[in-house]
Amino acid sequence: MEEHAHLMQTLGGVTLNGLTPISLPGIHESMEPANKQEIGDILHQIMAITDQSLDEAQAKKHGLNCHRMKPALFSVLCEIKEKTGLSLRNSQDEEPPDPQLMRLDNMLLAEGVSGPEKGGGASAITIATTAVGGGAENSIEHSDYKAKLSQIRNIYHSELEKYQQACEEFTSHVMNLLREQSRSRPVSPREIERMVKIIQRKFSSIQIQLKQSTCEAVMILRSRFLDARRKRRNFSKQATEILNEYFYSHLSNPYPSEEAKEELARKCSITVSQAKGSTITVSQVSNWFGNKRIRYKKNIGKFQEEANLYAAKTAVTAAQGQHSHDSSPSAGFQMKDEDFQLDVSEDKNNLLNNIFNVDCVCGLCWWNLTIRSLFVSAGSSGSYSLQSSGEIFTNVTDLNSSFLSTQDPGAGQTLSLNYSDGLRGNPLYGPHGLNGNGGWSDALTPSSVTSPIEGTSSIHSDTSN
DNA sequence: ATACATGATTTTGA
DNA sequence: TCAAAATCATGTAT
Repeated sequence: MEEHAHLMQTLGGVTLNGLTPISLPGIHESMEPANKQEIGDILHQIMAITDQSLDEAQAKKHGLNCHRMKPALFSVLCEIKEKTGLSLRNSQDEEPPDPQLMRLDNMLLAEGVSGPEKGGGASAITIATTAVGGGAENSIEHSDYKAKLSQIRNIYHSELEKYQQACEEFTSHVMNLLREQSRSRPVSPREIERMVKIIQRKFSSIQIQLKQSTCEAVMILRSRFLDARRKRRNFSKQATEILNEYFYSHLSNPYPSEEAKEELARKCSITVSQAKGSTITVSQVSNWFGNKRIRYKKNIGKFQEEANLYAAKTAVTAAQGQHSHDSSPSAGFQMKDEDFQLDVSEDKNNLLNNIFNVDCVCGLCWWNLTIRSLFVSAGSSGSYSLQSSGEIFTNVTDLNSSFLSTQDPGAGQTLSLNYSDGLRGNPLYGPHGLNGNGGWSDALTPSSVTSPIEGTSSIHSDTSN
């Protein structure tokens, strides 16, 4: 109590009126040495509080808090603090939002990780679907992707919640602490506010890290699931066999129609290992044929063995189904340059056989035909091309208009020539329909192949004799 | 580790 | 717009 009284006395001795602003540099100069000494005493006593017992300290604290000059003193001290700039070192008030954070936010929003929960990240799925060029064919991958993305989303949200909770807790703790301390030391509300900002800035770096990791995870997921090159898997042996069978049995015109592609895709996906959840799509069939054509053409020699193998296969199958002629339309093809549409019909066999001087075509005659075709290929033009037979087709039209139908009435010159079943499945136009210019044989290169796939296989085709 | 095979994508040309 | 050609990137066999 004595000390308290003394303190009060000395405080009074400083002659603070609480209203007079005190300029910091001048404060000491304008004071007499005695006053300086008193302030020194006060500060010393304040510092000594911690050395005293708790009860004593509390009592003194209470005394100080209740002092009528205390608010004035604290306001002055706060002002001094402000002016010293010590508390300003970390305050860049009204700073713009972190561009990095904004970028991450946008990205997460776009990926459907952040943003509204609705539909479990439906926006991301939409993006994923469109990114892939979407289709039901990728649904398996998509559902997997969806699951993984929602996993990331969940983790992100739970971490974000934890982060926010921790941030809030810590902020309120610090605020309480500072408020509490503001009773015993000069802490202005503004300073508290500033401190909160500092805390939030510190926490935001954690938030950036969290968002960054999430973005990385999404990117990895994306690249794993949506980058087709990454997910490349070789087709199953059976699928390759089916495709090869078709290829070599249509060597003269290895351009399956859309229907044929669908059929092949369907066939292949049956045999392809379904454990992997992989199905072969029409576009994959197209890719396969594109690759096959180019690679075959580039190195026929290399593929000769394979070609023989499939030719033999074809022959065997053909021999088996020799008498079961399929009446369904078969692989005709449209010819790019002349726009000739060739369809298959047994009836036209003889006609075409006459045209091409081919009277016996069967699977077992493959070698014979290969030699023959080579012979034909070695002709004057060095390439086998139906282009040079333009008048033949004209003649054909004249000869038998009954089975030559105009495929495209609008085009006028488009003819539909029913093409011998017997010509399919053999490399008459090969090796193989390839012309000397490196084209598959221009005449046989379709702009679009309109023929439907033949029944069970094209293999019966060699049974025309 | 390497070369080769192969499915997918991109570029090019008609 | 389509197919060829070139290229990429991964799978596989050695």
